[in-house]
This record gives sequence, C-alpha cells and structure tokens, in this order.
Amino acid sequence: MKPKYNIPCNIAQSLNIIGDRWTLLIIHEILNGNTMFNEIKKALNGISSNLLSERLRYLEEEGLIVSELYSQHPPRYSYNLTTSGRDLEHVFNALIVWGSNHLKKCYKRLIDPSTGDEVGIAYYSLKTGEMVHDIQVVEELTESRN
Amino acid sequence: MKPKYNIPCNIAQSLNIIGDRWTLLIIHEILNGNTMFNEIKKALNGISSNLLSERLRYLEEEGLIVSELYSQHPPRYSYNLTTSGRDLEHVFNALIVWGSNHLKKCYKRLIDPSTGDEVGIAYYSLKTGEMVHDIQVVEELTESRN
DNA sequence: TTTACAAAGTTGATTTTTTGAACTTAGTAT
DNA sequence: ATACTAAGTTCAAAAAATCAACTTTGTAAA
Repeated sequence: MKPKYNIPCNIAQSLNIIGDRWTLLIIHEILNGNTMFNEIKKALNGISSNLLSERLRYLEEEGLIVSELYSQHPPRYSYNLTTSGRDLEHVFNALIVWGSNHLKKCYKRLIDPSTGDEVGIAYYSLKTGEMVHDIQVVEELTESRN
Repeated sequence: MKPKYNIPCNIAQSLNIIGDRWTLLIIHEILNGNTMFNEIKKALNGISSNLLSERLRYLEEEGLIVSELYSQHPPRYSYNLTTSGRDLEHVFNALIVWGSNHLKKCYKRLIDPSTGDEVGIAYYSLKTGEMVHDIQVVEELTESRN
C-alpha cells in the first residue's frame, strides 16, 4: 500500500500525511476559500480528477478536511479544513517567505497589514506569549514500559 | 522531463524545488550535520542510492547545497547547505510544530532553551524587528512591459 | 421535450517515478 | 591475498501519476 517514511521524526511523519504530490496545494486552495471540487481543480492547473478525488478522500481520513454534503440529490460536497488542516497555515507562510527570498520569480509576500512592512518567521513562547530569539529542537523521550 | 507545477504561487514554485519525495528529508539531514552520502543514506531508512544521488545532484543544480570534494582519488564529496538551503529551517520548524500538535505520535518539540518553554510560530517585521500579530499575503504585481 | 451543458466524480490505458538488488571502482585494514 | 567500506551506477520490477473518455444527476435553453 502507501509507501511511507519509516523515520522517527515529526517532519517525516508529517510528510507521510501532507507530503504527497498536490496535497499541500489542495489544502492551500481550500484555505483560500476554494471549497468545491471543480474550484479546486480549476485553481490547480494540471491536476486530474481522479487524483484530486483520491487526495480529498485521504485528507478526510486523516482528519485535515471535512466534506459537507450541500446537495442531496446529485450528492455534492464542499470541502473545508479542520483545525489540523488550518494549522498548516504556518507551513504555507514559511514556504511563502522562503520563496520570496529564494525563488527566481516571486509571486507573493507576507506583510504586516497595519504598516505594510514585509515580515519574516519568528518564534514565541506558548507560556508567556513573548518572542523567543533562540530555539532548540528537543527529542521527545520515548516512553518505555512502566 | 520533470513534471512541475505550473501555478503562479510561491508555494507551488517552492515545491517544484523541494517537494519531491525525500528531498526535504535529505536537506534536513544535512542541516543536522549528516554531510556524507552514506550518513544521509543511513539516516533515511529506505531511500535507495540512485535516488539519493539524483536528488543531491538536483539540489546542487538548484543551489540549495554544494558538494565539496574531500578526497581526490576515489572522488568523495561532502554535502553542505547554502544559505538558501539553510533558510528552509523555518519550514522544518513549522512542520515540527504542526507535527507536535497534530501527529498521533510526536517525536520532537521546539523549545526556548533558556526557559524550556515550548514555542510556536510567530511573525516579525523585517523593518522594526518587532513581533507582528496580524499578517497578510499579498500578490506581487506582475511587471508588465514598460 | 429534446439538446446542451455543468458538477463531481469513475474507469482504464499510458507514462513517469520509485524501489530494490546487483554491480563497480578506488581505497583501507587484516 | 582477502575482506570490507564509501560512494556511487545500472537496470528490471513495482507503484504512482497523468490523460482522456465516460457516467450520473440535475439545470437551463430552444
């Protein structure tokens, strides 16, 4: 079945869910308000129906989107993000910022709407809310038997 | 040749460079100090030599890594990140944070090493350095002829 | 009341990628 | 000599993505 990364790392495990071709772009379109099958298909120049259909099904299984029946009789669904899908926004923003710095041609930028200043990625403490200038990745202790 | 997303968006264009299977994980291993071919291969359980070799070649073409000859006679290279490769760190961190909130099993967390507090993603103004609480994605104006 | 058209898919053949295993080349260690 | 390692390359087999055609239910127009 699905070929998955068998690597003990958040990044690899996250990519097992959102790393397939088109997947992040599909979520991004839904985030941008394109909630219907054909809206998404039209926005994603080149994706085929069967693949879009399969990806949507998989993302729903994984809990990143929910499909809502908006017409009974020809059954028609609109696709919306769950919290976990919406939380990918920071990943999108990190990609937009990276792209604006390193792509030959940049299409989008992140700005502070109150000042117009361009913004970059930072980190803040969940406890205090203050910006944190130095960060560290720590390994979760593997809980052994007890 | 390479199937690429033909979509005018930083995210799609960035994924054209770093969105192939294994690519982000390879860069992440180099960032973590695994700079030799077999170190990367060993860390990435399941990747095959030919694919690793092809991905490294492509990433060098795209300017995300540089290979440095460290032994002349059996030609041996070590792989290191350029600035553009290193700048993907924010993307990795965004994925680590997303994973720590939404994966069934979390392997890593981001903390402030001075306090031990867990951290989340924020944004700051490139001009003032201050944290920005509201952000907006703006489309780059397409430069027409002049 | 046919005819046309759209939305949301499904089916199946073709093409492209990825995997997996074996092989190579140059060198070091025993 | 023999074994073993690093860093790949080559090629066959398997898996995934693309592409085009088709289906189903319904709405709009002639």
